[in-house]
Amino acid sequence: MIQHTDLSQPIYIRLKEMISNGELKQGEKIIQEKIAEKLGVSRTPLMKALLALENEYLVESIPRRGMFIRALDEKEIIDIYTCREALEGMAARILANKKSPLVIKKLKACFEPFTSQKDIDVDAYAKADEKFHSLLIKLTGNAPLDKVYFFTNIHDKIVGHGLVRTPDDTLDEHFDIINAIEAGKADDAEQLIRAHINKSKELLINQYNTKKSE
Amino acid sequence: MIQHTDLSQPIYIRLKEMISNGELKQGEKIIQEKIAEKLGVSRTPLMKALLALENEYLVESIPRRGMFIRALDEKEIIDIYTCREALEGMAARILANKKSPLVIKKLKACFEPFTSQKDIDVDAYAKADEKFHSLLIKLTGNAPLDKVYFFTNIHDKIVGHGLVRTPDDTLDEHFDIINAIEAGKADDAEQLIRAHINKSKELLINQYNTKKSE
DNA sequence: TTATTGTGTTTTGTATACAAAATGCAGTGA
DNA sequence: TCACTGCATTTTGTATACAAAACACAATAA
Repeated sequence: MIQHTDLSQPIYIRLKEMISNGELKQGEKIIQEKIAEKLGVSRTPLMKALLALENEYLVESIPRRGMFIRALDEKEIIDIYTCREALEGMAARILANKKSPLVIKKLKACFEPFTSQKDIDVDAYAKADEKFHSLLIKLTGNAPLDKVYFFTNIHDKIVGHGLVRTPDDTLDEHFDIINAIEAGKADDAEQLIRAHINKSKELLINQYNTKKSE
Repeated sequence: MIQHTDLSQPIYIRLKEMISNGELKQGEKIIQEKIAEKLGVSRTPLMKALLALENEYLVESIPRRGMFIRALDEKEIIDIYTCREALEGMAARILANKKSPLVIKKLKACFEPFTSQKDIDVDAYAKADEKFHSLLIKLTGNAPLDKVYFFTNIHDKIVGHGLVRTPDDTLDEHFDIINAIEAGKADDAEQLIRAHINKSKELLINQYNTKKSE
């Protein structure tokens, strides 16, 4: 039973699924042999997948004691937003200085389906939102930036609170950002996207505080 | 011959050495068995170390074809400076808002040995510089920021052009940054450190261009 | 009761074995 | 000459075996 390209990749994807849907719970110890058996593979490619997850901060390894599903607390989620603020701000600045019509076109394309709609499909908008933010990074052509951004992104995907704010709230902000980039206003573009992300962060902080004081 | 804690860690360190001192050349294919034999270990812990290096962008894996030492070109080095600009800028902002005397004390301590000196020991200064920049990140207490910064840092260490500019050129800039943080001027602190990193980046770009036109 | 030791079990870390893909190269045909 | 085919070799990806560390828990001593 060998099919050969790279077993660890589907395992990696499957493990992520298992983390996000709760099959593997936060803080849970991963008993390699059990998971390996469950997935019908050996420990070797499983280990490869686990190491990839460790490098994404989703799994924590304590030598000789085992690997554990990491528990992501609210502080960490908020800290990630701070990183995103810095990275996406820089990306917006780079793109504004680039003045590439193709870039503008691609960014606008994310949200054009929603401009004429009254009642916006929230799921579709969430996808567009994610696309927009990752596109912003990719279009800079700065590979290390993309690599680094990946880490901030992954947690959101796993934790899964895709949209912090409503489309009503954010659609105009998105276009303001794109317009600033199109106009080549680098400072404005950076400030706008940072404010945009910061607003969501503040909202999360509030949610966190009210939850605590309940 | 088993000593058990984690063999892959010393292997990982050794491999980094081999990359930075040229024992393993850029673009070279890593033949697992050969390296394993050379280091006196088996492929299993070697693979673990290689995967860690892959996640640090120092090694590239092409499935079924092998793992290769990545070649870092000048563009990538410059792009990393852009990332650092964003991340350290944000760190300076956070610290300025924190107003912690302990933070200021630690930052100042990096460069205090050099204030009274006439002829600065360049190696010692390079170490202090590195310490300062990574401390700046660590003191924010933002773990994801630290994680992400790690990637931007590593290449510099490997490529090894530790100091781009002379101590003469940068010592005052460092203190200006620290002073702005101490004064709680978040905008200033962010701007100053970004300008600081940007200057080095510009210098690198110039070096790159002159080299090309030779 | 609580601490502690000892023993059996589980689980990790490493080495090794083996199948399939990739590679290299000689031999053939154009 | 060059391109192609087929076979031997190398190298990867995966499974498995095994030693040592971690763990669980009962028996013992205080």
